[in-house]
Amino acid sequence: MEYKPRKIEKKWQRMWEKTGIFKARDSLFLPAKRKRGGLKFYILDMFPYPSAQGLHVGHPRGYITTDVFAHFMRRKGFNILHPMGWDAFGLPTENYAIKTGIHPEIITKRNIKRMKKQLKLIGLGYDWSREINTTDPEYYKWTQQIFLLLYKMGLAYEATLPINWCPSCKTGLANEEVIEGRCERCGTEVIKKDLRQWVLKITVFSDKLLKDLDLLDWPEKIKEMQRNWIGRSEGWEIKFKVATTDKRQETSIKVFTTRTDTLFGCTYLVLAPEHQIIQKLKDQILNFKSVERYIEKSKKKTERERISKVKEKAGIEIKGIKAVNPVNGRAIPIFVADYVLIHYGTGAIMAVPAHDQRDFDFAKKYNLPVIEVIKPYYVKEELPKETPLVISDGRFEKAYEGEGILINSGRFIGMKSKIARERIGEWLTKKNLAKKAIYFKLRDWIFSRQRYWGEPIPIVHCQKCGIVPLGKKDLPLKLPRVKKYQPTGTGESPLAAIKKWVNTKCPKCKGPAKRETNTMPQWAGSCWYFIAYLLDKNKEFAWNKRKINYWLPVDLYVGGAEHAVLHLLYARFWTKVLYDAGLIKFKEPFLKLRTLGLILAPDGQKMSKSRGNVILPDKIIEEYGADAFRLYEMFMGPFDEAINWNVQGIVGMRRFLEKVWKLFDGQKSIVPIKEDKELEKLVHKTIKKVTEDIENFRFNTAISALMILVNNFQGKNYGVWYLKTLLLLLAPFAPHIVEELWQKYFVEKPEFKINRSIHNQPWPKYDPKLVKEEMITLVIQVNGKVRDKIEVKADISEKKAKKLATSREKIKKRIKDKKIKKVFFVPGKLINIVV
RNA sequence: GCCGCCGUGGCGGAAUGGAUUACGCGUGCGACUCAAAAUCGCAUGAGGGAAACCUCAUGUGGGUUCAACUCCCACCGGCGGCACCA
Repeated sequence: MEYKPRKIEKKWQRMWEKTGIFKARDSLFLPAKRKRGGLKFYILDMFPYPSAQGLHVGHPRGYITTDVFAHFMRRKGFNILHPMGWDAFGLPTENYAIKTGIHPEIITKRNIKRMKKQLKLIGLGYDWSREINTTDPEYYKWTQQIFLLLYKMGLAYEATLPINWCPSCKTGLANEEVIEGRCERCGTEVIKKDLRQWVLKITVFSDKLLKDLDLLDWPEKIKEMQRNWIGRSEGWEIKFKVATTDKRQETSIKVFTTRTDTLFGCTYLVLAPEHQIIQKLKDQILNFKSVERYIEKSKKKTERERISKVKEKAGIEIKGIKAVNPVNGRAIPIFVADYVLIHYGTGAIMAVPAHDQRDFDFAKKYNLPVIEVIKPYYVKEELPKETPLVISDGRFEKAYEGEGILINSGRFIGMKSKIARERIGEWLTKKNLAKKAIYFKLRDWIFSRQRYWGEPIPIVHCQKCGIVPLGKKDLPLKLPRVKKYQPTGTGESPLAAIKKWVNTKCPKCKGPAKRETNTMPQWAGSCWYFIAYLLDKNKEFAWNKRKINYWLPVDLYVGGAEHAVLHLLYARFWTKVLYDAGLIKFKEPFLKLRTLGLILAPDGQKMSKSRGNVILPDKIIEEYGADAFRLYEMFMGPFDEAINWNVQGIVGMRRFLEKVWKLFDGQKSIVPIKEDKELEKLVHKTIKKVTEDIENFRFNTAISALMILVNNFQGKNYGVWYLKTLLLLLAPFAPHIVEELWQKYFVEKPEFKINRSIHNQPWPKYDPKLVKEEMITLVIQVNGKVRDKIEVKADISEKKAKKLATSREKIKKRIKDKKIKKVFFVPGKLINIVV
């Protein structure tokens, strides 16, 4: 019989769905049953956005990975939860709605249908009974409920802030969504805009988000990216008194620095344009007009402009006031410059041009003194007791930012910079001029978007009561129907135009009120969706608690690395909130994370519609079958590395499956003929290899081991057990063909039952004794070069090996009259004779 | 600029201190066939040699070691992330 993949694949996909073989067993969370049922394993994919283009061959790489792993763990006796859903709010759908006038809900439904069909084609064993969709009111009522929880916990607040605004998408963006000053979605230059916003206090969790990374089995790279994003830095806050013409008005400027050791080299201060002291002291500032003009100018710059002029540091001196350097009492000038950021540290810095490149560039431009206070260690010259003051006269070309020995620093001269850092800090602390401080780069999360297709924020603004949250019974607050989805561009969402919806009653005083018209960002629904798979939609959250705490946290999470600081950080944040609220028992959502490499088009570029290089899985599967497709995606290379799709590659997989098919074909039943010791050993070794490779995500080498096994079956007498084992090992990768062969040759009755499926057979075990080789090829080296090989017993002793080696003709020739200096023997591997 | 990762045949890759090139693709030759496809078998890093065999090859240069794709240093090239964060 011919191997016709599409025929058997359709058949088994239907059968598995009918019998529900891949459904997770919730009943096991009941303690009595848990004992019998084995341990749980929650394996999760980053759920896709249902786009109109559907899936290309790159998308399923992760889904196949989790599917292989889920199969493997199920066979090892774990109770598996492997669900799938749709992260469906977002701009592409909304933009399509604007173009066509079709409601986003309809577009979403259509896209989901299409993509679900594609996923099913691949034969992925999802528990579809738990499918979720973030745009379903029954789903987002929970998202809204969690928002209300955040509000009640004081973690959501309203603020009018200069935010990142994308003029093309006509919406505000989170800090994380701005890439090199451009919008993450459309690449338009982001500008600053003052807008009333909902903001989430993610910064409250800075420390926890940083520390708990240590608990996670995540790729070091992703952890490092989050660490950098959170950006903890330890230093000191130092008070600089301000000398003004008005002696009565005493004030000071606080700066944050990690380099207290360079304080003696501080020759001026720089304030961010937004620093409030400028307004406070405006009467004292002689050139306030020009200062104000500078501030206005820098406000109008786009992020992009600020970044593109990184090297050009410009500012303006504030005349009429001076700061006092606390270590030496020297009066120093104060500047305003937009290279100092208001939202980091104190919004003011002390400038040490000799030891900070940015300060150096600035000082050079404005001809400010450069005082050297750190000498690199390698300068071994004796330091005189009183170092003369060194003021730059253009001899410096670059700031020295490294560690060293202090000079020009009063009583700290000669001290190592690392130690001086602490000593100077402590000294000023005693004088009440400094204190230890920790700052984070992480900023609060701007949570509102001025668009239609997102979760409505369940808040009303009452003239009398102010901000009033909706009650649970008012949820879900559904999106109203609108005629036009166009963003207004005025900073209000299209919802603002729906008077009927906007005008409402205050839940508190029943007086007239207006609804919040901003919606939540794309990331809201995905912040908690791993919990959503466990919710019984008609029940309270608390009712689902046991289920949640049985299954969560997620044991293995697989997806793209592009979410390193967006989704993965936000989801961790919400988890910590829910934990603090006592609703869940885990502090981290994803214990183990593995990130995928992209599958690129054959031309090495990202697949995209605009490049016209998209390859669809549908066609590939139609031609070669889902099993060959799955095998190829796993075999292409290490799963975390980017790889080009190669049309030729899949041919080999199909050939391999044909070979497997032919091992069985034409036989009425599989009859053992003769046991083959060598083959039996190889089977055991293959079990070991495939098991270990799957455990370590080395799917490509697992498949190559199976190919080697099949190649060794060719033309040999094989026993029943060998063939059974082959199918059992191949099952996670090519689930359809193995089910077909299993049912046909190893199951008596034709009627299909779950427990007869190959996917419910225990994972094979190997005999450690048979994995060991009795005979090995001993490599004989002379001076580290291979000169001969001999077949010997694996446990051969050094003495014997040496005797044997030196008796070989080839070796004799090599060592002839030379003296043997030393012999290195690696048991079971090689012997190296050094002459 | 800073941080991280990666450079191995014609191609995807394997081997992370012990035989470089497993497995797959491609290519060549052979078998089967009237012929072709499919399939099966053999070969396939480069150079030299009639052959046994020899020499050289894991981005480049150096080092450690009996032994380096693997560890260390410098450089070159590519990819990803961050980017005025004091």
